Amino acid sequence: MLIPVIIWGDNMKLDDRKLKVLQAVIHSYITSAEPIGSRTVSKKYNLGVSSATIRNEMSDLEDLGFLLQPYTSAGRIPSDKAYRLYVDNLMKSSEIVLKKRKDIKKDLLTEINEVDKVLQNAAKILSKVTNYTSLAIAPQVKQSKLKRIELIPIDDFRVLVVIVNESDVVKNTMLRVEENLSENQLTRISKYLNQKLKGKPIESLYKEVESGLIKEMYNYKRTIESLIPLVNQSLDNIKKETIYSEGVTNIFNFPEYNNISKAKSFISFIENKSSLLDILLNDGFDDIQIKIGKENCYDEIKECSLITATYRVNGKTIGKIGVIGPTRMEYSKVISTVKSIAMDLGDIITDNFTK
Amino acid sequence: MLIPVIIWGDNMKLDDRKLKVLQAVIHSYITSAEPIGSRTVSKKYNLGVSSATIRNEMSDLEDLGFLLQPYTSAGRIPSDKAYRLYVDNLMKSSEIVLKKRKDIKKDLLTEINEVDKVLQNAAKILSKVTNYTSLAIAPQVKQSKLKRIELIPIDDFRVLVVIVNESDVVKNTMLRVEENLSENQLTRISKYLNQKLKGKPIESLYKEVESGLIKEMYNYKRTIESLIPLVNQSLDNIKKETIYSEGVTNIFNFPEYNNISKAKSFISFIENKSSLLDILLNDGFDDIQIKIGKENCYDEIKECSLITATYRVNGKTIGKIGVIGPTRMEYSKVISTVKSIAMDLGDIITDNFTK
DNA sequence: CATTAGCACTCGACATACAAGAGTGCTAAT
DNA sequence: ATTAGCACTCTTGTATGTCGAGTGCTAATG
Repeated sequence: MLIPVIIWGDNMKLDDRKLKVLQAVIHSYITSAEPIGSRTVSKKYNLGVSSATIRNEMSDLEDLGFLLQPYTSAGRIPSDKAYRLYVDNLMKSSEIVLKKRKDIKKDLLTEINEVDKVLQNAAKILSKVTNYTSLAIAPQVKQSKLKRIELIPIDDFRVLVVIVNESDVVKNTMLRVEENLSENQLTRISKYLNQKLKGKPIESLYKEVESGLIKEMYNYKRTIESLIPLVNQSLDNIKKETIYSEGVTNIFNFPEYNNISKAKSFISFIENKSSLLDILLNDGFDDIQIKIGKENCYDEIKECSLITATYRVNGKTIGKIGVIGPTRMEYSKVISTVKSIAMDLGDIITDNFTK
Repeated sequence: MLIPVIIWGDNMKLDDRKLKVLQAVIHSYITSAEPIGSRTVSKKYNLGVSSATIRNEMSDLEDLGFLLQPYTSAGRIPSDKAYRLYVDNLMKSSEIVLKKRKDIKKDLLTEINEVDKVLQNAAKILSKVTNYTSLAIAPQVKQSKLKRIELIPIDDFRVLVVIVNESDVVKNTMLRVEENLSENQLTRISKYLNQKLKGKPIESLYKEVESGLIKEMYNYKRTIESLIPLVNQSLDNIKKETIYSEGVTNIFNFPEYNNISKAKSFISFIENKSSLLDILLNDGFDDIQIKIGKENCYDEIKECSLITATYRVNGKTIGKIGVIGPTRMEYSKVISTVKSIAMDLGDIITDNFTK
C-alpha cells in the first residue's frame, strides 16, 4: 500500500523519491543497526540517482524530522516519526508463510492442560520465532461472579475449597476448620452454597449468611462464616492478572543494548511486572497496537517499540500478547507473527476452555 | 572459630599471620572487588608488620594457591581455595539480628494461600535482603499417590477434575466428556474412584478399569477411561518441579559483571531453568551447601558461588532455597540469611499446609 | 634469623597524537 | 534538476608515552 505523494503537516511534500530513500534508510538500519550514508544508499538500493541527489533528499528528510544524524558527518538513522510513517503507509505487510503458521499452531497445542500454561507457551514461541522479548497477559475477568463452589475434605482439619467463576477460571484454597466435618456434611454445605450463590456477585455472600442461612444451616454457621473471606480472597486472586515474559536475554543480541546500563534498565523493566501490567492494561484494546519509541509512556522503553495484539475468546477480547524490542524492529515480520499467534491463541482457548 | 595453625596438604604451615593476611585480602576483596596490594593491607589492617613482610607472606600464599595475581605487578585476589578455607575455618558466622529475623518472618507470612506463592515470596525476600540472585525449588513429591479425586460439573460437556495427591498438592484439569452427566452421576463416579483408588499408586487405575469396574460402573466406563490419561498427566505435572528465581538483575551491581557477555551468560543461565533444576536436584541435600567457583559443574557459573539450604516439613527435606552470586560473596551474611529463611520457610509450610 | 627499607622493574590505565575512512555540505559544471 | 568534486567534520583504531601501584630482590638492621 504505497501512497505516491503524502502531504505532510507543513507544506513540504513527501514525493515518491523521498519515500523510496526513506524506505531504503529504514530497511538498511533495521537490518544492520548502523547509520547509513548517501553513498551507501545509492550503491545498495538502485534508485537511479547519484549519491549527491540522495544526499539532498536525506538532508530534506532530516529537516522534516524523519531522519536523525547521531553526530555530524555520520550516516543517518530513522526517527520514531519515520518508523510511524513506515508502519502506517510504507510497510508491505509480510504474510507469514502458511506452513510456518501451521507449525506454530502445532507448537501452541503442545501444552493445553491449563490456560496459563497455554499462554506461557505462546509467549515462549513468540519470543523464539521473532527473537525479541515477548509478553503475554492472562485472561482477565472483568467482574467476578461465582459459578460454582465445592468443598472437599482433605483431612480432619482441612477442607479444600474449589471455586469456579463465571469464566470458568478455577481456584483452590485450603481452609482450616475447627470442627471435624464429615464428607456428607461438606457436601450439604456445598450444595447449599451453590444453590444460593450461583451467578451472584460475591458480595451477596455476606447477606446470605446474615439472614436465611442462620435458620437453614445453623450448625454450619461458623464454617460458612470462615469461608467468606476465603472465597472473597480467592475471587480477588483470580482477578489478579499475571504477566508472562519470555526471551528477555534476546535484548543482548541487539548492538544498541551493548552497554550495561541500557541492558540493565531494560531487563529490570521487564522483570518489574507492575509497570508492564500498567502498559498492557491501560493502552487500549485495539486488535493490533503499535507503540513506537517515545510513544511509550515509560522512560525505560522510550527507545523500544511495543507491538501487541489482543486475543479473543468467543468474540470477547480477554487478553493481550506482544513483542518488545528496539525501535529498529522488523515491523512487518513481527506484526504478522503477533497477529497470527494472537488469533491461534484465541482459537485454542476457545476450543479447549469453553464450550 | 579461628584455628591458629592449619597444616595444609604439603608440609607448608599456614601460621597465624598468614591466616590474618589471607583474611585481610579476602575481606578487602569481598567489599571492594579490587585486587589488593601489600602496602594497602599493611595500612588498612593493623597486622603490626611492614608491607615488605606482608609482601613475603602474600608471595607464600600465592605459592600455596590461596592468592592469585590477575597480572604481574597487580594486587592479589583470593582464589576459590582461599574462599573455601575462609568459609570452612576463618569466617565468623554472623548471627542475623533477632529483630531483623522477625521482620523477615513477618514478610514471609504475607502470602500464604498457596505453597507456591509462599516459596516465590521467600525467594523475593531472600534476594532483596542479600542483594544477590535467589533461587528456590518447590516441594517435590517423590512418588505420586492419589489421595483424592473429585469430579465437578462445569457445563454440559465439561467436567472439572480436582486431584489431590498424598502431599496435599492440588491440581485441576478440565475434562471434556461426550455424554452429558448429571451431578449425581458424577458424584457417584467420584465416590467410587475415591473408594477404589485412595492411597494407591496411579498404575492401579488401569487394572481397576479392566476388571471390577466394568461390572459395577459399566455405564460410566467411557468417562472413566477418558479420565485415566488425565489423572496420569496431572500427577506427572505435580511431580514436575518448578523453580523460582528472583533478583536476576542484581548481577549488574557487581563490577565483575560489567561486561555484556558475562552478564548475558549469567542471566541466560538463570533463565534456563533446566540446568538450575539439575544443579539443585543433583548436588546433594545437606542442610547447607556451599559451592565455590569451580566447584560448580556448569561453566557458566564457574565464577560464582552458590549457597543453598534445604527446608524441611515435618522433619522431611522437601526443597531448597538459595543464593547465587560472584565468588566474592559476603559469605557470612548470606549463609546465615539463607539458613534462617530456609528454617522459617519450613516452619511456615509445616504450619499452614500440613496438619 | 626474622624483619624492614630501598630500589629497579613490570604492567595496566589513561592521555595524547595521528592517520584512515566514512559521510556531509557546498559549489560549480552539466 | 542533477551531479561531480572538494573541503571539512567527526569517529575509530593504532601507536606512543607517562604515571602509579605493586612486586621481587637485596642488603642492612635489631
